[in-house]
Amino acid sequence: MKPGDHVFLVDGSSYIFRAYHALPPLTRKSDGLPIGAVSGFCNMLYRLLRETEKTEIGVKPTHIAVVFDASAITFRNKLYDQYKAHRPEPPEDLRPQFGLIRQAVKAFNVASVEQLGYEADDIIATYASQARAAGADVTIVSSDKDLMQLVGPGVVMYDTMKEKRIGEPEVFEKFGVTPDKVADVQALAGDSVDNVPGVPGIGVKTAAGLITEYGDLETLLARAGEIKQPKRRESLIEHAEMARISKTLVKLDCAVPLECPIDALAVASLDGVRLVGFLKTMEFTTLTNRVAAATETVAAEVKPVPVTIKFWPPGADGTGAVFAPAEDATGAATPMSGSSEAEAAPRRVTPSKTVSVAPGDFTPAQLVESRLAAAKEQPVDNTAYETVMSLERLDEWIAVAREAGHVAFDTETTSLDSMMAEMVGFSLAIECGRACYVPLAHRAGGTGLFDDGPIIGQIPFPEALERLKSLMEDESVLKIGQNVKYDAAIMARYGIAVRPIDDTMLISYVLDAGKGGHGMDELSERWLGHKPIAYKEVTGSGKAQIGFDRVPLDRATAYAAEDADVTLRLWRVLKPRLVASGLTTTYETLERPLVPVLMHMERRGIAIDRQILSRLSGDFAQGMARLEAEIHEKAGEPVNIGSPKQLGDLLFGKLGLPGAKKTATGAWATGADVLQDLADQGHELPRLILDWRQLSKLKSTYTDALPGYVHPETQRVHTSFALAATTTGRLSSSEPNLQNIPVRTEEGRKIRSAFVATPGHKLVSADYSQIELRVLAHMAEIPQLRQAFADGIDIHAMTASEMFGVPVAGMDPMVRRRAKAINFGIIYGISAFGLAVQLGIGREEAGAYIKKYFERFPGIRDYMEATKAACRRDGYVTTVFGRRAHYPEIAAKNPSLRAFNERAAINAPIQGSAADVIRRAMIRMEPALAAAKLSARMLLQVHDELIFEVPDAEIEATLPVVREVMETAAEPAVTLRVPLKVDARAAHNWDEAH
DNA sequence: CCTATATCGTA
DNA sequence: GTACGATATAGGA
Repeated sequence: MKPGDHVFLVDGSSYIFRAYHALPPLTRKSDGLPIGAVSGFCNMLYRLLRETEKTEIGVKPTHIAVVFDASAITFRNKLYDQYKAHRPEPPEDLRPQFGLIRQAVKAFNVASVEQLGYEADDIIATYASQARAAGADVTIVSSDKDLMQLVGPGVVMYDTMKEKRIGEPEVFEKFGVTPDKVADVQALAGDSVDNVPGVPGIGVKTAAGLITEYGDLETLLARAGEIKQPKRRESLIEHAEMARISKTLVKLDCAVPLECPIDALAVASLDGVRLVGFLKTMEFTTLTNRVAAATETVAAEVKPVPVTIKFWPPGADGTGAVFAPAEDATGAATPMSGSSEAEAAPRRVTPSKTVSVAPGDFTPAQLVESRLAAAKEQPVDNTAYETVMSLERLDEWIAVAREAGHVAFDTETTSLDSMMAEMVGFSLAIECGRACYVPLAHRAGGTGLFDDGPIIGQIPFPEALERLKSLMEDESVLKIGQNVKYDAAIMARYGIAVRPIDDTMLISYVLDAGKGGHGMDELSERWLGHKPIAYKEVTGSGKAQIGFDRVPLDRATAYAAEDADVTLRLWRVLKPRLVASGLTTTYETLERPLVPVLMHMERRGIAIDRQILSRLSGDFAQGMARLEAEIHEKAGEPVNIGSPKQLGDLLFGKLGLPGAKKTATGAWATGADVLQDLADQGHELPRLILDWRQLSKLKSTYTDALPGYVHPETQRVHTSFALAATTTGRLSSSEPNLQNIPVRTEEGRKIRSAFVATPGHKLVSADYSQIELRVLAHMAEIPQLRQAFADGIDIHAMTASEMFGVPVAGMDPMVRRRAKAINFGIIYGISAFGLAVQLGIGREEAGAYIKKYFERFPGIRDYMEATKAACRRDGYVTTVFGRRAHYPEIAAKNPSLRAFNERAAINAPIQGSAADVIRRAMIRMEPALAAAKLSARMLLQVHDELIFEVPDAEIEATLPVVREVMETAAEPAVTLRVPLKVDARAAHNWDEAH
């Protein structure tokens, strides 16, 4: 580096985002791979190398580097944890382009620089400073205002898109101060994009005035008392410390310990074959020809080079998409930073043998086939994994993950409960068979209470956590997990926000709901033909079970790394199936975004009043004891009322009561329906037993059990929502199940009243009115139903009026009740038998009702027949949003099994579409509340109801927002032919809010 | 100690 | 008639 040299420093990361938004979307012709940003970048870089002398800059570079952000966390996050906290995830079609642009830089034979823990801006600042010290000139290729503080003698910026030079006058125009004071102005004004706080009430204009008047930030803060405007004076005094922190955030670091020396940035000649090969792969025809001409390369003789594509473009339906190979030998052999090959080579984890395929060779379906074949071909070997015991090795694994652009991971903990579990270690997998386990908190020895302390040689927890965080929060690396909600919840407790993500469990769920479970072991056996080590095999079970922190490292590595390896393999098989099946949009709009939403809900939990529950337990116990005594007296012998077997023997054996039925296994049936019949005939014992059962149920399942779920630290109850448990798309709730809290009886509602808002808050319950019937009215296009919903008429009364020809006004409640039962029956895939049981009438009468109903609403019968036919044809049925539910036994020989599948197939699109609607509402709720500056927190979902905790002062403002989001949740994907109606109420407890 | 069954709470 | 999960009992290992 010497005077007269000219260093070009390209701000790669900001260019990517700017190009993406500024340029029209562009996809590769042969397969739809998004390449708009790559194209813009290549054209720019070529012009920089070849044509800058024709621009305002007037010179060609002697040295050039493209600088990227390597990680989401830097010293600035330690200083201020909110720094860049509100960055949205990059758009789906931009993500694969990060990696491609890095590969483009190398194809241009230009240094690509990025360093862990440093922002691109700081690296640029350091190079600029070194270049100036050596007497060279600097052009920073960026329009980012954060870099403008570097402008000065010998340093200019260049905006390639506007082809505009940014020198001191331009900086002054923007900030009202000279470049050396820009950081002071930014410190005062703050920055919403980077989430730099600044001083409230002070914008760029005011800040520039103040800095001009007082000279610099410190002087201003010292003399803030002299400011005349009272508001401004107080704000400055109060927020002086925030201003100082902001200054540190915006001030660029010129002393980054550079891994790639500045002299290594010297411009090298273009390798025509290499560059043309890359450009041909990208199918940039014009640029390919220009480069070929300039480098005297015969383009026709150059083969396209394989490139690494981090993950697939979504493709709305996937039908037309074709893919380049997901990986190849060059991807792993290409250095990622400007550091030398010699230094980079030994750090690399050796790639396994991979096949190189030219782009365009695969259709999605063929890709699925080849992936399936490959999955069976390369067996899982769980003895070949690495146990990572040094920070150096961990860094190497992370570097390889960054290069690959995706990594499968798994977290090992002390508990299955994500609110309690401590992280014990984590595993990573980068390609099939190439996985490691990083133990962090394993303890030696110990079958008893005492152990021999931590195993020595493990990486210290804080250091490992820092590295893990940088990888997990790296926007350009896709994190692949199995049931990511669990791992993300654990990591959230360690201050790590995992994103972007893919979840193999959810991919499987979208593809194969109804075809079996979606647990990892099951998927592995199904798709890979491999049975992974069972958790119990390494930890034992029952009394002898040990925590994962006591599992010896070799066993732990085999188990944990295998999980990551299997997850990666599953992803490679399942992810292309999404595109091939046209389900990418379903996955990306209804499943994946719900992961953080549910994680937040689970972590918030809900408060319960333990005093209420404890009092109820006492009341119920008393009632049970009283009933028990009476039952034993009437029975004439002691009987375990909780034992259906003993009850059956007593009632139908010893006492010989009439109406005995048998269960599927031949035992006496003693269900509530049977006992109710007997009670209605005047028998006392069944009545007493029913009462006892109710109390027993409420006590054991709710009042006794719920306090045991109160978390010791949060003092709240944290349920777990399962995303992939149902065939229809509904969520489920467990440990504890908060979706079946009693509401129908007065006694039961007392339990609901124990769910309370925290002081100063209320619970808000917002529920969809008749959502399933509305969905049915939409799908089957029933004119009377649509009209009734449009007019806000009582839907069951309308049904009764249509069927029985009676006016709605003054209707007999029994008539309405019958119509209501029929409406529910329709949703459940009605049968004469079921309706008869429900209404306590004969099969013939029930059949006549159904016939009558279909006469009045022929569209419903058409819908049902069409749904069954579609299910027989496709094996699945579809919701209005495209979710599928499979019923493989729809054509079973066994008539009752077949009928059951038909009813389920009729119900699934109705229940599932409603489930999709509320999922969409939940996904939009957090941003909608944030946009309205409301602090309401979503706590629970109960299928058609959402429960929030809202500060007292915000109730009025929150209700309309919640209602609006829920009522418009179907839009714009689907325009329902009926309106959705939401009722919302606030109260101190759940009973009163509902 | 583990699993199947019956029962019953919710939408 | 659909979709779930929790509990207690009972029986086999």
